[in-house]
Amino acid sequence: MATIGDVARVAGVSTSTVSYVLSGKRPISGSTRERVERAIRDLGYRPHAGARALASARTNVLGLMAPLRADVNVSVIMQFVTGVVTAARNHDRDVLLLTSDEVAGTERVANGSMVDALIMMDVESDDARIDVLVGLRQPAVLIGLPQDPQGLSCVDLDFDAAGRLAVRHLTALGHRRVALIGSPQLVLDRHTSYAIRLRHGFAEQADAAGLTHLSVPCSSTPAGAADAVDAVLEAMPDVTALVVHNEVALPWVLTTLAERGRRVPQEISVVAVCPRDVALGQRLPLTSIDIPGYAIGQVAVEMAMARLAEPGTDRPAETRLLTPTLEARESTTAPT
Amino acid sequence: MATIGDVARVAGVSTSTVSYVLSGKRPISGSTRERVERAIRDLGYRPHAGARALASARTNVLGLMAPLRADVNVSVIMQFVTGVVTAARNHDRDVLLLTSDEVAGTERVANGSMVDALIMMDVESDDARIDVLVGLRQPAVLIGLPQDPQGLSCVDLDFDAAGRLAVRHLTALGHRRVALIGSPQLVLDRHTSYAIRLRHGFAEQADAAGLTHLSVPCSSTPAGAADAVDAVLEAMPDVTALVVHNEVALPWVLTTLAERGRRVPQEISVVAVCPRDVALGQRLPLTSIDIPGYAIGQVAVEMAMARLAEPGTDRPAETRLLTPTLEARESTTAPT
DNA sequence: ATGAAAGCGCTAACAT
DNA sequence: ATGTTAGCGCTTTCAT
Repeated sequence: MATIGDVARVAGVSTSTVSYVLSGKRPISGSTRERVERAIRDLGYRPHAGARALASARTNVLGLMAPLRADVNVSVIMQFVTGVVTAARNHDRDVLLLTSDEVAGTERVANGSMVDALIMMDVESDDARIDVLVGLRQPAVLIGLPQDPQGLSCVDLDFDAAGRLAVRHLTALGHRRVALIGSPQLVLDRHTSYAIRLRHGFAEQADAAGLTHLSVPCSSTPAGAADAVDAVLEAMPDVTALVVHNEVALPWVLTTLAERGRRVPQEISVVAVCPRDVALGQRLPLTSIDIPGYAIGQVAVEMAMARLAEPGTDRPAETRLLTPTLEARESTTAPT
Repeated sequence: MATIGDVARVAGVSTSTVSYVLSGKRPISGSTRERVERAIRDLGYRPHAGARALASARTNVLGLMAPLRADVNVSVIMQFVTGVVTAARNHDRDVLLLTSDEVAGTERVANGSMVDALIMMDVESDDARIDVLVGLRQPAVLIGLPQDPQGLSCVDLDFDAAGRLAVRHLTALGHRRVALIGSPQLVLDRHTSYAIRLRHGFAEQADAAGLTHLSVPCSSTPAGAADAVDAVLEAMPDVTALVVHNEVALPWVLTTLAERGRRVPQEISVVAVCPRDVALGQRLPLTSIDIPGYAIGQVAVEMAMARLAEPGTDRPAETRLLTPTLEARESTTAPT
């Protein structure tokens, strides 16, 4: 592999000139720049990432801690990851993938100077991993909303607002008895914050509007979905609308409703909280509140880059909650 | 951050001794080793990855090119990735994630010496990216089976054998008229090799057994699944068994069958080719041939590590095809 | 069994 | 506008 020295020799300049041509950190005359760029092309020169990291204390790599258990929201996770990787590339960064349970990995990667910043997905309300991140010299961004961000930046969909938005949509249509089919109990037990926040917003708005309401967890299996539906129908036989916040169980919730003779939307309305393509991928295009995983991933990267750009600054961390939007489709209508 | 020099000073030894304690590349006396290890712990020392890469020409990072489009086999992809990351960690490697469409990324990462080896998922029969990989000094492993591996190592499930296995299972049960509901036309058009290989094995074995058979592509939407089922039922009204190789469409294939009044397995048997958990996650536990994504990811890493271990060696590349296994569950039975 | 020292390839002062 | 050079932190040969 050619080195910067080779390039310099071929171009007839010093190594620092080559370096500055590459970084643009000082003015270079047109002719020099041209010769250098030619030499680079001719030699197929690529700067050695390690050498660069050593000399500049920058790796151009972002660490991403993603939950790689295949059990939950696989498609959502994928969207987050895609958003992060794409945005990272737009900032000339690569992405190092860490499994999220591996707390030690964070320290290894950060203290070993492998990454410039860290992004952590799937944050729980009271997440032990946050303590680790706080102690690092690299900035970190959380996807999700812990109880105490400890000075870290956070980004997420405003699930609380999403819960309220779903109820408002149903209220506007005239519904008075609504139920939420939510995340698996396991996820709730983990204090995964989005699940709790959505449920909270749902209940709050339903109370405020004077609705009769109810929420049940729902495990991500056909049987779990059936159980959840049945639990709702038993506790609230005259329910007219459902909010479903569980993209895996969603299809089975719908088939169960069909089997129980409740047609959507004639006998029961359904609002899904899930990625848009999941809502559109069902038999009936569902009214839904999008979980914009791709966008959230992008924002996470921007926030990380912002912190990197202003190193000394003690600009306080910020929490960015993306405003949910509801798209009315064919699964909601006025109750009869 | 503490450096190796700090450790050496605190331990009262030279830097090289510290280095050798860390690498184990030469014998160290018990007492020295102890003092060094203490110093490392006390200082919270971590070797600087860049410095290490520069001095040793090793990064301890594996590059993984994964298709991050959210459209196909999301859960399968996730399993591959998980397998790769887990195995990589077992070999003390981290994983750098590349999006698969970014051919330039491969060269950037490889020539910039960011990775020791590359693993490429979702290989197509005639994949342009292979040419790039062949030109690199780092070893590369393909997940999938191109027409011409050009000397690269490959690993995949033996989809051809899987197609044959499915047919043999059905033949043994007494079925004589079978159909394959396969991958989306789009995937077939991309010459994605697994889709073609499975279809080939299916047809070959069906011919060999003298069965009446048929195969249709199937787009991964509810409507697509319905169309595929209807196409089969029209062309072969008396079909008694289906092989489904499309994990996304699978649930909709089943609901469509139900709607058309064909009960599984009484009126029609179904063999699914998909990850085990997908087969088990349906209403009825399906007879299935597992796509062992996790295992394949692991093997890919092992192969990469093997190449790294013996650098000079010109051991010819190998192709490892994992033998498919069929697990009989409740969706197949003898035809009536 | 241990140490001294020469790089690895690059960046960023410091010069001019 | 360009060149010189001192590190960055580690590995590894060469000595002892």
